[in-house]
Formats: sequence, C-alpha cells, structure tokens
Amino acid sequence: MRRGQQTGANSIKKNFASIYFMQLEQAQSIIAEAVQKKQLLCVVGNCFVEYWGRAASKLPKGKRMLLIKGDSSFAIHQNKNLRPTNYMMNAAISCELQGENLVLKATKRKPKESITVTFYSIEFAKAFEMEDSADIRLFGSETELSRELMQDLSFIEPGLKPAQSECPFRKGVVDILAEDVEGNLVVVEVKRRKADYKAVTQLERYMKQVEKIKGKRTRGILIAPDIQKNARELLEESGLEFAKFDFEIGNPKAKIKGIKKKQRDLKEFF
Amino acid sequence: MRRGQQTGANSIKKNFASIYFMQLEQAQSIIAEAVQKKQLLCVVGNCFVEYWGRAASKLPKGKRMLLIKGDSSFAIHQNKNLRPTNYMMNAAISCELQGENLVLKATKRKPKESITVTFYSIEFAKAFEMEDSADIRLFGSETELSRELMQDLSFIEPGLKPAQSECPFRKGVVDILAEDVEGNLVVVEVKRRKADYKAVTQLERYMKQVEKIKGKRTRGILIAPDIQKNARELLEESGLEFAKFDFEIGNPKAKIKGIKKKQRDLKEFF
DNA sequence: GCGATCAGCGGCACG
DNA sequence: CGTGCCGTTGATCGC
Repeated sequence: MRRGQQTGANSIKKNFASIYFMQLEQAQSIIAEAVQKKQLLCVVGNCFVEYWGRAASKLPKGKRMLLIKGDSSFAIHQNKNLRPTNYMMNAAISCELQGENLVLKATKRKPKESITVTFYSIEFAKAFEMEDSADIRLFGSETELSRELMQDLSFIEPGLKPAQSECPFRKGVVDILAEDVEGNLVVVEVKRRKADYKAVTQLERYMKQVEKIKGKRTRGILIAPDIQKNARELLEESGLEFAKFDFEIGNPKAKIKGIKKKQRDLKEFF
Repeated sequence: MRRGQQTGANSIKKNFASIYFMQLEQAQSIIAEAVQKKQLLCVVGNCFVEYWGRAASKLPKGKRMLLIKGDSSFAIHQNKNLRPTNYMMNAAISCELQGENLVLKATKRKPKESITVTFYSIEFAKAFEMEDSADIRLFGSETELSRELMQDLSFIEPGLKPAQSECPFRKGVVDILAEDVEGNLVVVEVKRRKADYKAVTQLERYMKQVEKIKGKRTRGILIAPDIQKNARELLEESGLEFAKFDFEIGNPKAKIKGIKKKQRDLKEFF
C-alpha cells in the first residue's frame, strides 16, 4: 500500500470519499482467492442479507462489513455490537455475479441453513494472510478456580477434605467431591460469578445423584462470589449451603482471597 | 482507492506483499479520528494482547485484526472462530505511541477491566463511515412461537384454553398459562430447540410457583421439537408432560406443523 | 442500575 | 456424531 494514498485522497476530496468503489468483478476475484487460500477476508459494501435455517431473518439494505476467516466462519458485522448480525460456522461459500449484484452464499447442512448476502456495491475488499500460530492463554476459569480450591478446602469449613475433582458422573461433572469431619460426602459446585437459580438446581441434582449412588448422607455446597436472592431462597429450601468466595485473578494462577461460610449447620436441615 | 492498485502490487511483488507497512504515526491518526467519528475501524498488524478483568489472558505476538465499532465495542480477531479472542463492550479507548510500538488500550469500569494491544507493526488501518439505519428482523424466536401457539392451544390437547387474557405473572417468566377441560391450571414452557434438563427444572419451578400462589392443582407441559433422553426421565419423575412441537420457519411468522402429545394422564401421577 | 432469560447462542471437552 | 456445560458469555427486556 502506498503511504498516505488513502488519507490523502480523503482529505482532498472529503465529500466524495464514499464514491470510490471497486468493480464487482475485481471484488469477486479477491474473494474467491482469499477463500481458497484461507486468508482473512474483509469486504465492505452496501448489501442486503437473508438468513434461513434454525430461524429466519432479513437485514434490509445498508452498509456492512463481511468477515470471512480461514476456518470458513462467515460473519456480517454492522457498526454496532460485538456479535455479528448474521453468521455461520463452517460455511460452504460461493460468490457469483448476478446481474448488477455480487451475491455471496454461505451454506451448511446439519443443521441446514444458508445466508445470502447481496452486494449492490463494494467499497472495499481485501484479504490478509494471517500468520499467527499463537493461542490465547486464559486464567481464572471455573476449572482453574476449582483446582485452586482443591488445594485447601478448609477455607470452606475446618476439616473438609477433598476426595476428587472434576469427577464425571452419569450426567454432568461434579466440580469437587469432598468429605467433612463427620464423614458426610460433600458435593461442591463452584461458580466464577454470581450464582443464579440454575446453579442451585444443578448442585441439587448432583447432590441427589451422589447421595443415591453412594448411599450415604450427602451435603451440597455452592461456592460463588455472590448469589442472587431467589437462588438463595431456593438453595435454603433445598437444604443446600452457600459459601462466599472472593478471589482475585492472578498470574499465573488465581489467588483466593478468602471465604466466608454462611453458618448453617447440617442439623438445622435434617 | 485506485482500481487494481492493491492486487496489481500483490501480483507483481507477491513475495513482498507483506512488507508494505504503514507508519505507526499514520495509523494512530487514522485510529483516533475513527474513534472520534464513531466509524467502523479495522486495523491489521502484528501485536500482543493482554486482558485483565473478569478473568485474565495473554495472547502472544501474532498477526490479528482489531475491529472497533461506532458503539465503542472493541474486538481482537484471529483468523478463526466467529467470536473475537479478546473483546470489550463500551470501551474507553486510547491510542498512543510508546517507543517503537503503538499501544491501544480499552478500559471500562463496572466491571473494571482493560485490554492492552501492543502493535509492533501495522499492515493496514482504515475507517469506514457506516451509514446503516436498518435493523435485522428475525423470525422464529421463542417468544414468537409462544405467541403463535397461544392462538390455538387445542393443538396441544383438546379443550386447553388460555387462562387469562393477561397472565398475572411477570411477562416472560411463564410462557403460557392455560386451563384444561378439568379446570386444572396448565403451565406451558416452549423451547425452540431440543429441550434439556434445564428446561425441565425451569418448568418445574414455574409450575410449583403457580401451584403455590393459586392453590390449585397445576400441570406443567414442556413443548419442544425434541427432548433429551435424561431430560425426559427427569420430566417424568417430576410428573411433568412433554409435547412434540414441529414447526417450520415461515415468513412473516412461524408456521406450526403439528403437535403430537405424549399420552400421559394426570391421574397416572397423582 | 440489577435481575432474569433467550440465543440461529459459540466453543470445548468427553464418551 | 451427540451431550453437557462454561462463557471475560452477549443481547434484550422488564423492573
């Protein structure tokens, strides 16, 4: 790219900047080549979008950005929202001239769906070769917090000992399975953010399963930074327990700041 | 843009295409102006990304595309996945030269978080004025299906009638509240896709709430195109019912193809 | 602002 | 493949 060429043109002919269009034939060849080479393709133009599949949608004429990635993900972006307006993963992509328009189609079976993007004009189209072998490293996931917690469950209550973590059951995975001082089994469910009623029903379900399989009294403790009011009610109705869990995201691993356990004895419930 | 300029350069100097870089100062001014004007900004370059907030992440050096939109959404895209690797909504954005690098920062409070993108080189940076007043129109959402169903509940079972014109419960909480021929209340939960155990616990919760408030026998019917095996078991254990719900996405509204109700009498349960 | 819930959820891991 | 479930879930609507 020639330095300053674009901005130069824009500053001289500000009011006409938007009339510099690309021939659709040229765009078509850029697109076809990019898709074939699995490059990152960026197309900006005036278009109309239709989707048919799991649902159906129409996006009236307007200017959008089409982003096609090397893994055949296909996304129409408007100038708002993180998420694309229309999208498809693992799309089979075609691109052809139809009269005065350039029509891109993304299709997929299983589930069967299709996106049709009809470009009336294209302002910009460019492919980028994206050498990038790196992968993101994320810290502070729920699994990581569970593992951290496993190190010392006495934060939750004295004498609580870890038995297993991430133990797969017939259905779902129990975050932590532990044993309290009285020899009861304790199912611990960890949530990285404010727990809602779904977390409670999830824990209840696991707890009952474990109780059934192991055939001995089992408690359920939900650990989260906070819990929603109605979730709290549901939890207490179900005889489950909640423990507040403050943490700070650290590097290389999360740091547990402290745990305040709500005082609620098993005997209260039974 | 001059027609053919880009592809021309690429075809002549294929092997050197990637060495055409932009001065960071120039990129900086493009970026600053785009952010100020709420244009759609697209930057491609070699960078390193750090995130700190609800979690923490590091993305090692590599070539990515940064997309900043008019609503201050900020997204780093790799050449894979629909979703950005790093992102932020409603970001406060800064952009400054730091030594040999151009550093973009996106920050936010509530929750407090920040993304730092350190560009070592920038291959491309361009802002697009995105005149686009149109909004997507989507058909086939759960709400729409509920409304469709409301028209004629006899599809589910003969004599089933909407209980009240206006449900006394908060909108959206109970999909449909109806009354069967025997005068029982019926809570109907509609799912647009294969129902899982969460749909069952949700229905159970609503059903019990309604039963408690109204003080009369209440049934719960889950309506979905399909249901998972263990969700089915849970549902039957809870004395709830399932009705298959085939539909076709149509325009302007979804068409219900038919409903096959599983024969399961209330008396069976009570 | 928080709460609740849907989403064409996407993405990942596991069986 | 389906199944389950987390996510920096995002996005929307109601309060």
